[in-house]
Amino acid sequence: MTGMSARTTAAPTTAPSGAPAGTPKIGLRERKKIQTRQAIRRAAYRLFDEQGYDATPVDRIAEAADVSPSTVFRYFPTKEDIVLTDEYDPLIEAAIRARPADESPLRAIRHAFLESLRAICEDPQERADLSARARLLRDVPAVRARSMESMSATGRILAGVLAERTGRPVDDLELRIFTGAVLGAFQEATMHWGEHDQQGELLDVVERTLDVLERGLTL
Amino acid sequence: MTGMSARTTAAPTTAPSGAPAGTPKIGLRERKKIQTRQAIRRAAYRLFDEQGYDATPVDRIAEAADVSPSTVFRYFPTKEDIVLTDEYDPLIEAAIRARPADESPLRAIRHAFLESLRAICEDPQERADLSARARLLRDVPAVRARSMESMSATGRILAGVLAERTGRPVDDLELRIFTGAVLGAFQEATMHWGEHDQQGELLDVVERTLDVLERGLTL
DNA sequence: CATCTTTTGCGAGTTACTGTCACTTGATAG
DNA sequence: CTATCAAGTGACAGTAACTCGCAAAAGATG
Repeated sequence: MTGMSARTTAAPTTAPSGAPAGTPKIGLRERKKIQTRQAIRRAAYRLFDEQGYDATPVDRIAEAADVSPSTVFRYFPTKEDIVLTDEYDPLIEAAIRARPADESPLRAIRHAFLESLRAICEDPQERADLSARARLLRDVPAVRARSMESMSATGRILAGVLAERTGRPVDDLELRIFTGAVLGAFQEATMHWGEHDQQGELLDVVERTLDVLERGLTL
Repeated sequence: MTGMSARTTAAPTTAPSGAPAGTPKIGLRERKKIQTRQAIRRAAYRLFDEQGYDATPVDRIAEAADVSPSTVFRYFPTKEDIVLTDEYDPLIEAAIRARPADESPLRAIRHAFLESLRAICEDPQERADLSARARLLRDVPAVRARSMESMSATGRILAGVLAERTGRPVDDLELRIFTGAVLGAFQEATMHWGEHDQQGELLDVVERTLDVLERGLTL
């Protein structure tokens, strides 16, 4: 959500030299970069889990990932970003675009979010990360704070897609109010989920969130 | 919104010894505290305006306010809090409580917010602060980030009041989705206002925000 | 192999905090 | 008015998250 890229979880540690046809020629350099990024993130998640976020200096993460501290900062501009980096935004954007044009914005968002989330949850690794992230989001104020930037980035993307859909200008006040409401609702909902030990499926939470929104915010 | 207190702008620099009846006996100590707090905040706002937020170390603020750096941190736990501290939450809470019980949550919120905002804007000093804050919120990511904590504090208060009103438990998922949506909408709306040089009355922005919410988030 | 570019590590510096302790200053009882 | 107590303040030392510049290492390319 912060506009970084990360991939993988795919290749089983080492790619054989004779790359199969599908790979569009990816150099060793980029592969190493991805590997390093992943190593840092893994090390961080593990250490955060073991000894807590605040008690884990970046230096120690670097050590565990076997890179220098400066390298960590080269990959992640802030410590919080190690936690928050994901690449869901383009997924969601694509999913909304794929919805029929005559669908209402809220319905399109509902289906798009559900589909994206389902896709993400298929990968058990990704699912575990999601869970860990929710825990950190619950426990660490700094992470929570920084997550706001992520959210507003998502908001801009959402506004962009909806602008096309509705013919409104991207910076329309009403449009931004709309996206703000939707994302604010999600934020609180996932927070609630995290605070209650993640009981129940996140998918259900998404559904209930959109129920409230579509029902017109009547309590 | 962060749960701190601040007051004044009132007394014309020096309170005469024979305090008039109205004052409920306030010691010199507390008066000084308020004064110091105000001095720090004033100095900070001025310096931020002159040379920018990031370019103004806390030490310089302390210097300008004629206190030690440690004192600054005693009054404001973080640099961002110098900007974000306000005492609007209790105002809003009281305003909502004052609304008739049969009014819908959204209508109650509308009137409460409008009344509170009107009250705040009466004081020109307060109005200027609001404006400066909006500018910093627009320009400084760190401030924006920290404002999320404020918002979730406001959210908890809002949830508390609405729980009473609707008979729902305070931690009800639907209730939290509701408050999330409302505050998210406001956040984006005021952001929009700030990004567009604060043109138009903030009151109108509040109205339009609630229009969108009450209309049921149809775009 | 030689060269160019990207990535990495190192070291020094800045700044936002945190904690401790001694000192000052407003409140208060006699 | 003075002695005493509590609260607020400042100086100091320490930690950790960054930032910057530079030189060495490693992948890409002809």
